[in-house]
Amino acid sequence: MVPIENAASPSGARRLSLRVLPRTFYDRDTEVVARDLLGRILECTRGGVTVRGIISETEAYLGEHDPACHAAVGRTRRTAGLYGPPGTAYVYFIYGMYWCVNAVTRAEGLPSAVLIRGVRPLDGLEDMRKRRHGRRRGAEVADHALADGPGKLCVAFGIDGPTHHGADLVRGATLRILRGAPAADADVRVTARIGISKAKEWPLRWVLKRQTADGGR
DNA sequence: TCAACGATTTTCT
DNA sequence: GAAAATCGTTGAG
Repeated sequence: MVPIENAASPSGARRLSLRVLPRTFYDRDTEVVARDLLGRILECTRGGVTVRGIISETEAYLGEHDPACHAAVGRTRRTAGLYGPPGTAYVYFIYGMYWCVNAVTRAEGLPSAVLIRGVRPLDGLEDMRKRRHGRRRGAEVADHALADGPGKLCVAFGIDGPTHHGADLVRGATLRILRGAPAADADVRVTARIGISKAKEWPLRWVLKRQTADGGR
């Protein structure tokens, strides 16, 4: 596919590939996939509208031995998706009002995934604003904050369980992850995961450092 | 059947 | 910084 200019970094002549990431990308250790997902492009097409964003924050959930992973309770109706093939979407409902989207990793039968916690809006900003605005009473949402949280990004991208749970990120038509431009090590920060009560200290969160005019740190 | 809680976000004090 | 909004999943009774 033809590369496009990165609209989110006008200064850099960085090119982003729109080729879809292959299944083998996801069939690796979850930490590796979580790190490698930074800089890639999340794309969602719904109702003839396509929105895209650069993945800027991820977390790894390792499997049944990870106390913070949903699969810690074993295989249930809810967690069955985590045991699915690599490169599928695991979408769950949280706090009675938000959806969160994960990319399932490792071989089928191994319940692990990467939570996509944030993206930098790239295409379809107007549609993201529309979707997000419908949920708020107050002021306008700044562009950089349109999808900088797991719940927010699902609202902005129109992602929900009934539509996207189990979706194929590789061969599907609605939710995909494109190659983009992988992040350099100097642009990546590793921290503990957010908002969990178990295994709090495990360093399994990867964040893209804030972008400045000179593309710097 | 029931109560507690959660991989969150927003608003109010 | 605290609390509300809001409901499916889980585990105990």
